[in-house]
This record gives sequence, C-alpha cells and structure tokens, in this order.
Amino acid sequence: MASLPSVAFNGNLKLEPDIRKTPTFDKSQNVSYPNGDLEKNIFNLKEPLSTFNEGTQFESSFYVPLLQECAAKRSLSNAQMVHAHIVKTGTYGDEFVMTSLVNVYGKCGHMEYAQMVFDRLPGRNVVSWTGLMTGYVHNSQPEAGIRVFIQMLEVGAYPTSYTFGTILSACSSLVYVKLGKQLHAYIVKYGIESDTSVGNALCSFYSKSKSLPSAVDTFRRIEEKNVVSWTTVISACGDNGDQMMGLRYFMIMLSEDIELNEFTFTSILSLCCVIHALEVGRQIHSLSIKLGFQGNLLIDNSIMYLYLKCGFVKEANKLFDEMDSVSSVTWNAMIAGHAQMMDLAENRVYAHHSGYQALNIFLKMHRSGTKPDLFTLSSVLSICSALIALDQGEQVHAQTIKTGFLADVIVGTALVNMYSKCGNIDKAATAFEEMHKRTMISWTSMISNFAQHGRSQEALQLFKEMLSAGEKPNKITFVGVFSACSQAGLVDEALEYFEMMKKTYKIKPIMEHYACLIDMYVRLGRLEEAFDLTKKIGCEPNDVIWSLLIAGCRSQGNLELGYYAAEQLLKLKPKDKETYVMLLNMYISAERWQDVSRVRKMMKAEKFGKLQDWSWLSIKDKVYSFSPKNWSYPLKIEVEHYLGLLLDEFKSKGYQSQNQQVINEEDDEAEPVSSAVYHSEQLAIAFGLLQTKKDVPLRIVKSSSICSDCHTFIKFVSETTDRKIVICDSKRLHRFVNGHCSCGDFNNLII
DNA sequence: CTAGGGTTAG
Repeated sequence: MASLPSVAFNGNLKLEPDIRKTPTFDKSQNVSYPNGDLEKNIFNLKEPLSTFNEGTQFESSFYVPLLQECAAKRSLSNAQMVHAHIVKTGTYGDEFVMTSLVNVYGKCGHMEYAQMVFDRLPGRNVVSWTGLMTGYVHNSQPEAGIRVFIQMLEVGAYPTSYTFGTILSACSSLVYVKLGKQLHAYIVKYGIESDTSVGNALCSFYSKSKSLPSAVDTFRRIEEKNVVSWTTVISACGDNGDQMMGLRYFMIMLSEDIELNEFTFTSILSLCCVIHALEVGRQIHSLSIKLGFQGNLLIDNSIMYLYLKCGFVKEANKLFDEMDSVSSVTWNAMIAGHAQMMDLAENRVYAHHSGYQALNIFLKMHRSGTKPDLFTLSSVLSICSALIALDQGEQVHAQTIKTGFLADVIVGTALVNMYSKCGNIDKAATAFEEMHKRTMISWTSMISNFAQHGRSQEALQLFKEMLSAGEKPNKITFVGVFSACSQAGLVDEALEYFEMMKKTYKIKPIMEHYACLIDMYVRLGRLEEAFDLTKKIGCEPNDVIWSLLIAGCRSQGNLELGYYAAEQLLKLKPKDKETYVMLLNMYISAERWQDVSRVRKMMKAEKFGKLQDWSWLSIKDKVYSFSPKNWSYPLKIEVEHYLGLLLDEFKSKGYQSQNQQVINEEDDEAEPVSSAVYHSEQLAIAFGLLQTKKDVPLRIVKSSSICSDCHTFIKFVSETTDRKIVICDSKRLHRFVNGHCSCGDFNNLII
C-alpha cells in the first residue's frame, strides 16, 4: 500500500512554472442575490420554473454562489435541492456548476456523489481534480485522495499550490514521508515554497513526520506568514518535544501583531498540557478572554483539559459546570482527563476511584443525550479494562455495535483488550478475529493478551501470522513475544526472536525486553544466566529486574545474590513501601534479625504509612470495596464465617500457610488482635461466592500484590468451588481456573 | 492550523 503512490508518481509530475495560479471563479458573481438569504433562495427553487422572472438566466453565475453557500453551511439537503434544480433547468453539464457540485458534496462528506458528478464532468480542470482530492482527504480517505492525484498526473493535468497543500496533508495523515519529500522537491523546483498555503502545508507535513527542524525551516521560508503559519509552527514545537521553542514563537507572534484565532489558543494550550504549565495556561486563557474569545467552546475545552492534565480535578469540574454549551469533545476531554488521573494517582486506591469517576461522567454524558463517538467509546473501553468492569464493558460493546463505531480499528482494539483484561481471553480472540481491519497495535495487543493469559503458543502463532500478513512489529510487539516465551520457558525461541528483532527489524533492545528474558531464566531456575544478562544491558538494571532476581533468589535459596539485588533495589526505590516489605520478608525468612531491625529502622525513618490492602469486586454494575481495616463491608459475619469454613476444608486437603510473611510493618500503635485477619481479596472472594451464582466468574482489582498464601488459597477456591476468579493486582493479571493460575505460579509476591 | 482515542513487561 505504501509503495503505490511514490512508485507511480516518480518523475511523472508535470508542473510548468508559468501555470501555478489556480483559475478561480470570479468573485463578483456573488452579488446575484440581493438579500443573500440562502434558505429563502433555496426555497424559491421549489417553485415551478414559470414563477421565476422572465429572463432569469439559469447559468453558472446563478448556481455557483448558491452552492458555495451550501458548502460553507455544510448543508447536504440544500445542495441536493440545488442539484435537482440544475438538472431540471438543463444547466447540468456546465463545467463551473459541476465543479461546484463536486466541492459541495465533498464538503458535506458525500464522496459518492462528489465522485459521481466528477465522473460525468466533460472537461476536467485542475480545480475539479483538486476539489475531488480535497473531498477525499477531508473525509478521512487520504489514500483515495492520493489515487486521484496520480490519475490527474497521468492525464497530464498541472497541480497548483492548492493541489500541493491537499496532497501534502494526505501525506501527513498517512505519514508517507517519501512522497511528501518528493513533493517538496517539486515545490522548491518551481519556486512556490514561499507561498503561504504551500509553506503551511509543508510545515505541518514535517511536523507530522516528526522532523521539527524541517518544519521550522519551511516555516521560516514562508514569505507572508499568516495566523495559520504561526499556529502550525507552534503546534509543531508542541508535538515534537520542544515546548519552550513553541512558547518563544508564540511570544514573537504576539509581537508581530498577528491576529490570533481560536486554533492558536488551542494549540498553545495543548502545548502547555505537555509541560504541565498551568500558570502559563491561565495567562493565555486571560489573554483569550481579553481578545473576545470568552465562552469559546474550543478554548474552554482546552483550558479544562489543561486543568485535568495538571491534576486539578475540582477546578476542571467547576469549569465544566460553568460552560453553557458543551460538545461531545468536552465530554470526551472530561472522560479522558479523569481516566488519565488513574495513571497520575499516587496509589491504586485513588486510581481505582478516578476510573469510576470517569465512568460516571460517561453515564452523565449518556443521560444528557450527547451521543458517544469513537473517541468516547475507545476511552471508556480502556477504562473498563483497567477496572475489570466486564458488565460495563459489555454495555459499551453493545453501543459500539449500535453506533457502527465497532468498525473503527481503535475501538475494535480497545474492545479486544477490554475482554482480555476482564479475564475473557476467548471473547477477546473472537473480537480480534472479527475485526475488519487490524493495525500493528491490534496485533501487538492480542499477542500480549495471549501471553498474559499464559497461552504462549497462541501468542507466538499469532506473531507469525502478523509477520505473514506483512505487518511490521515494533518494540512493544517484541515485549509481548518475549513474555510469551518466558511464560512457556522457550529459551531457544526467545533468543532467536531477540536476534530477529535486532537484525531484521533494527530495534534496539530496551529494558523491558531484558526484563522478560531475565524473567524467563529466573522461572527456569537458571539464576546465573539471569544475572549474566543484567550485565549485558549496558546500563543499570531497573527496579523490575531487581525484583525478579530477588524473587528468584528467594525461591532458589541463593541468599547472597538476593541480598545484593535487594540492596540495589533499595537504592533505586528508596521511597517504595513494597520494596521494604519485600526485603523485610526476605530477611525474616532467613532469620537475619539484625537486618530485619535495620530495615525496620529505615522504614520508620521514611515515615510512610501502611501498605494499603484494598480489593474491589464488581458484580453487575455495582462495585464492592473490601479491606481488612474497614469493618463496614457487607455481610461481614457471613463472610468471616464462610472463610473459616473454607480454610478448614482446604487445610484438610493439604493447604498450609507459609506464615512467613509480614502483613504490615511494625506498628507503633497497638492494634486490636483479631482472631483471623483476612486479606482483602479473601473477603471479596467469600462475598462474591455467597452473592453470585456458580457460573459467574469473580473479577477483582487489588491495590497491592497478592501474597503467596492467598495465591495458594485462591487456587484451592477455584478448584473446590469450581469458580473462575480473575484478579488484577499491582503487578499482574491472575486468572484462576480449576486450581491453576495463568501467571504460572511464579510471583515475586510480597505481602 | 482543529481539542479528545487503542499496545509494554513485573
């Protein structure tokens, strides 16, 4: 697909230096309607022809302004009415009229009609060609636009600066870097690089191609820079990591006395989002109000999103409540903004809360009657994934079908992930198979999903299918591949793919790749090879790798290496509670009491609170929270009684608590000693078992990691009660079926 | 020139 345009296009471009002014319609024709009221004039067209003044000329000068009006108002129905009238009066066939029709149908998003009219055009000129092209490019069919461009070159028509602008924008959205550069070469050759619209398009193209220096360079060459040129170069800086330069350009722009428009403001505000420059954003917002943009929907959306990005939820909500009119974009920004609070949150308790807030906003949007679009649906699906909210996810699935947005690749990919993350890998696989179109990310997702569910063979099989489908893997794809190999202990395959990644795809290994491979060796008990690999990374291993090694050392009884790894980890994450608990457990199990008290002292010095243990169980559309510290969860007496019964039963079947782990760090305050302290997920599971039918899988999110006792306990539960249990803890996804867990029982479990 | 979307190991 990517090679088609550049091959067909190579060397065929015919552009004469003297032909570059677009033939335009004579603007003076626009005066033929005294009151300029489109509706009224269109209405007149409904009258029989005989009611028109004698001598009315139904020619292009009569229709073209009407059609331009329809295009500006995006009014398809009016355009169709004019079209009918044109046919009735026999004016159809006029070149100007037909070109206008192509344009108006393109603007109204009706490309079938645009193409139909174009096909019947007797004499095509560059305006009609460009009109058709622009229609396709603006209606999310850039490939079709480029096809038209090539056809145009084949019949020997000359492109103009307008044509270049359109095709460059197609190259931008498709990231056809090669074709874009070829076009640039022709643009330079014929000396139209300094044209404002061409220069703007070039700047935007280079920005989308991730080449900021070229974008800036093309901007500089524009002779008469307009507001679009400035806005484009500012966005280019914002999108390509040099936000400060963007701000500097904004300052220069202000001093140059250019009139700002709403796009300038949204660009500069979204640049502020990246660097969390709330104060600058506020000043910009004030400036926009000063310049008369108060209440502007786009600008209000941007400033609200900036508040959310900077973590000021209350302020964002206040702004939202104050806005008189909101669009789906406003809702989407609210949802996405709250969803990203999940990543920003300092702990998983808060993250979980943010996720449900985002879902509540979605509910409000629904109640307000605003229709969800593909942005809404993909965001909400990924929120459901994070919350393991299957019931909500299924409702959203229904909506994607109803609205037809399921056909969108991104929505489809989000759906696949939702099912997988909610524990239903089979439904995920079905959704993946049913996708009409897949991108590299869709393939990567499904490979990772199979790996996460311990279905390594299917993951690797899918990877092969991906390659034969001609899709190029990226570094994240290989994370999925290595993780599949690691799960299944496929050392040779892993090393083979590692070489393939470096040699065939020229991808430099990243820390995550090494983590997967080290995980693989550790699972196989090959600690030495795991340690050897840490030395090949070329830089200091990260905390994930040290944790893996510690877990391996603990299970292998290689304490010396374990201590070494533990101290390294402590250096890397001196503020992390889980690290301390892990260390403490290691020293306790080795009965190294001096180290135990040393670590305890360090923990006290760090003064962090207790490790929070919360679990959330979702049943239908309700979420129940459980914590051993919280005495108010529902059915408390029944739950504890039932857990006691289960424990007795499991013990008779061989369940033994390792009892080595500390649950909490040493307490300063005496706690009432309860006869049985259960962990939050145990409470959640017992409650779920009591409240739901046998065939309902239990889905739980846990704030910290599952401890090995609970892990064993849950395996017993899944076997004796014949329940599927899915738990997403702070480290990974566990799916318990019939006494087995998809994590392969290798955990660096801590509390 | 146009805000808002899907992939990562433990």
